[in-house]
Amino acid sequence: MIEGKVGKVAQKVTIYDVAKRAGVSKTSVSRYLGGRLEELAEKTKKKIESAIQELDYRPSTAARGLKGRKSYLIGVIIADIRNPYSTAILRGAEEISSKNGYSLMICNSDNDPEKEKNFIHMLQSHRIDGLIIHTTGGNNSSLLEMKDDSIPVVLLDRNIPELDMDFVGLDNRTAIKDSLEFLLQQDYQRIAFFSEPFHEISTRHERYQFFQDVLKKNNHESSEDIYIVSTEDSCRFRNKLLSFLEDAKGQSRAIFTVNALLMLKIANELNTMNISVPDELSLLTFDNPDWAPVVFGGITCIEQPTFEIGVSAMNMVLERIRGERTTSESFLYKGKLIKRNSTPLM
Amino acid sequence: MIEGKVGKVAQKVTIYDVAKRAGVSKTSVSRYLGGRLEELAEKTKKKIESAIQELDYRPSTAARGLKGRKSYLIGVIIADIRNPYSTAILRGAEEISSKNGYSLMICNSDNDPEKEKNFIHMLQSHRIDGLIIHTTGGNNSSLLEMKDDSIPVVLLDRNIPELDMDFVGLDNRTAIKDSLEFLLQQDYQRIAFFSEPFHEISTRHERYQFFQDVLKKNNHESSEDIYIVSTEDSCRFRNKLLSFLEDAKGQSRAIFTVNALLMLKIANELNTMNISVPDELSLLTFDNPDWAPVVFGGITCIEQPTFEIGVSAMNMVLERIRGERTTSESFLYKGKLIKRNSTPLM
DNA sequence: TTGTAGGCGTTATCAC
DNA sequence: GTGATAACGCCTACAA
Repeated sequence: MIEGKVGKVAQKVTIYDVAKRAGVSKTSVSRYLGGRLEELAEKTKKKIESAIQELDYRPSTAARGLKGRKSYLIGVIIADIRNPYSTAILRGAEEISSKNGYSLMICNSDNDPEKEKNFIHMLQSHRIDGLIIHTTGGNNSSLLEMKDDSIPVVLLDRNIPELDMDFVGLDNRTAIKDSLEFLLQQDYQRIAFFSEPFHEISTRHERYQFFQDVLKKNNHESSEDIYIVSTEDSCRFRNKLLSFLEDAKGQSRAIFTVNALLMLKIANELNTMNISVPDELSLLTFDNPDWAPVVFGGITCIEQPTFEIGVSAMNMVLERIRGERTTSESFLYKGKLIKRNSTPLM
Repeated sequence: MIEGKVGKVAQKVTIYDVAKRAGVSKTSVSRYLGGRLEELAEKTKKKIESAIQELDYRPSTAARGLKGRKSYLIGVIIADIRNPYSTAILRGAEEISSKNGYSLMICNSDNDPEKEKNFIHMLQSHRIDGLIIHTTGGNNSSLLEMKDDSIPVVLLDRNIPELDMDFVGLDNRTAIKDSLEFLLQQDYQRIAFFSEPFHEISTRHERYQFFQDVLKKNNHESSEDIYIVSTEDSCRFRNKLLSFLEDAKGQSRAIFTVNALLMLKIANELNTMNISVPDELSLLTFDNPDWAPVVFGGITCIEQPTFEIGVSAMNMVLERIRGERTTSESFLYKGKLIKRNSTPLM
């Protein structure tokens, strides 16, 4: 701790304080901060350097951004922070953003369009330089507004084609095809599709559609085994699950879920119902959370390259910010089927 | 979309634009924004209101903060965003902050003091109004610096008494006592304590200490069954686990872990080793992640009121910001032992 | 190589 | 009730 910074409430240090202490003008300090060292005499540089050290000075990002009309902030709105998918994305995105001098404003919409809208507005007030959003699909106009303000928006996992925005997600068609065909090869008589209500969530619509397509193509009888369940109401949820199990009693059967959170809920129920996996029932889910290898001796998963998706999304935002690209782009990653105990080979 | 806002790059709307459109001065608009409606004529209010609507105006938080020396930003640094503990905390904290007009800057240190330090600096540059930190314990001087700048800091889960800062966490003493005594009642001959390396992480030190205390008090033989393992090196990790299992072969045995992530790693290994829980080994862990009821038919847990802890931490920050409190305060929540299949009653 | 002046979007102060 | 005007902390001309 240095003199002038002793005791309480040393009024926050500004560029002016640094200039004064170094015996130079604010401009010179600003040049130093901006890394324009060529324009500075060696001696001046040194003086500024030590003044900054001594005062523990940190330039105000907000003030800096005010003039330059940049916030160095990138918003990330995710649908459910409890989903391991989300946290993996965040880690990927953070890695890239911090390397490029940007900080994240992470928001969790809890899949609620209203919350999502509030976050968008909040982020606009903070003048974010870009946005990555795992959207509920219920705020298209707000997103378009950002686009009109020429703030780069990248849609994550859930696409909205009519918005014509950058998109990073999974190749659901191939993922469904590979995994479902794998199940079909095992000759399950009944394969149930479980999803939470679709709402405006494109991923769920897509996965359902592709699921049906593959079934039809293979003339499989399960096209009625579709269960759209809300996990909020655990009673109804249990009943729907039971209804499938009853209906397919005595047949070889499998459950396919659109995400891992849902699978975990189902696992929970199966556990209390004392249904043994895979003896009585097989399981396959999207995502590969860290508990997947353990539950029921391992649950078969469609793994997504989540970290890379986060990296990719952030890179797309940065490209746009730098003006390196002006037309929207879509990037689909391939999923990877990881076979485990919950779907034994026949 | 309204005239004057059509097309591309409608230069970002400012308070000046609103004033012009409403035919009043910036000052009046500012009064409106600040909610000082008494000072405004009904008619003026109306004009401003519609101008704001029509222009889709959102005041710049940064500019506002510049003048008011407030950022309306609260930093949250967590140690590992993949830990369900963290996400629960975040949800609690967010609920309170947004209700009070603050936004979060969430950072994930990955338990790396270096990253943590960078985040602290970054947050200082953004002039956060307060900080909640699940600290690695390796940045005391940076935290003190914030304190000197009179920025409220609340320590989460991991305390550092010499910093004399606000703290919210778990009553580890009672939690360990209750859970370990429960195990002792079941007459396990060997109870192993598994933790990741302590480093400067107070929680781990504490839990270890209390664990030993209870063992000693009960004259139990397990005081040597301490395993400090890094999950990075899965080979050594496996060996340490094996070493305990070998060592305690034929005896009734249990494993106690300091957090759920570690327990999951262990569960993974047990799975591949084909060790049956609870027949051959019992398990008990801190935290109660959503997979806990499912793995091995249910793992016994010490549940923490995570959401409430997040709420509490944020409330403490806000109190400080409002100047309602000036002396540091500690708040210890009680854990709750949830008994499941992994620790059957004898 | 350095410094002065003005402006970024907002609020606070002080007149009218 | 209302409106100039001067900050806030920084950066960018432009000048010296």
